[in-house]
Amino acid sequence: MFSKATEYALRATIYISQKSSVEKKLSLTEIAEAIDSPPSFTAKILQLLTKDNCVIHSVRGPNGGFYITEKDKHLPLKKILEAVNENDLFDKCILGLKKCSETKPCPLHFQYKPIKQELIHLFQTNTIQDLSEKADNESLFINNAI
Amino acid sequence: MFSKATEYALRATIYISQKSSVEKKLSLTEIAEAIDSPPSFTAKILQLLTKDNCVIHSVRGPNGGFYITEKDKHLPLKKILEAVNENDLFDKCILGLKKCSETKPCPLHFQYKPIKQELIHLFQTNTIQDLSEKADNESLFINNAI
DNA sequence: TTAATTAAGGACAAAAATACCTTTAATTAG
DNA sequence: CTAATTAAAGGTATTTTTGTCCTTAATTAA
Ligand code: FES
Ligand code: FES
Repeated sequence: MFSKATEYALRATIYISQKSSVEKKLSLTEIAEAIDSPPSFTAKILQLLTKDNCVIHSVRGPNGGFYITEKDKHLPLKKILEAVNENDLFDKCILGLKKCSETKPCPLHFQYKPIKQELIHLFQTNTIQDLSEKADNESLFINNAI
Repeated sequence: MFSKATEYALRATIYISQKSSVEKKLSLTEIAEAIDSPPSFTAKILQLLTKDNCVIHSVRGPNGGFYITEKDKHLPLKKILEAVNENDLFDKCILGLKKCSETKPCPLHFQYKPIKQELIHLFQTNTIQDLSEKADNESLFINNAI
């Protein structure tokens, strides 16, 4: 479904939302450990998420790290997909035609359309906070721990 | 969503189902042109689909080519995904955890689950024939023609 | 100011996916 | 049988994705 980059971006943002604040920033090392991802690659992805402060923030130096503001916790998950350039999933044809369109539909178009709509809905209505709260309250996981 | 290989496999099989019969086999060249795919790469994918005659059949030599039997047209699309080893989409965690499970669910698991079920349903209930008939009767496309 | 810490940024490496090409085997027509 | 045709099979090349490493910049504390 998603690329590794996107999966790490989603898991990392959820973790940052759970554990960080302006006063308590999280280091790359802590984040990568918490979400079971390769640290160096994760660094690149976090850079995308901090670009233009679009989703998360970062500070260098001692006690620096990554954090998210209360305001940004209300961003929809879709924002994360945009940040890592995987937003186009929702425009794509399931059979790989260059354009998914109503006027030149593929044989699966009309059956896939409602499913695609639900996927879009899922990523547009759920905020970062929704997921991190859920993960806090219920017994949910963002790593492969035993 | 799917890899290029899977997209080509689906489009190729639909085309073969539309145009071929035991008497009228289709050459690699014709198929690749019809579905807008790179011929050499398509050859590899068709090999996977002919392996053990799992979805389509092939004959070498003059007037040889690829075809599908009436019986095999009743196979579900899922069979094509299995042939190209992309069947695991339906077991995967949307956040990339190693196991998608009810006992160790990710924060999106319970919302993604019904969508995943609909996807599975789509590929299990639709047969190859269903799609090729639809493409015949309605105005549906399996290439990028203008 | 200096040393320590932490992310940013760029170059590089490995792996996987995609695509191509050449040779071989099967089949058919003449 | 021979030549032509077509897929099978294998190797190779290219591109994209994934992952690493090293240097630089920013920040902090002493
Ligand atoms: S044209 Fe294929 S999904 Fe819309
Ligand atoms: S555990 Fe993530 S989708 Fe099931």
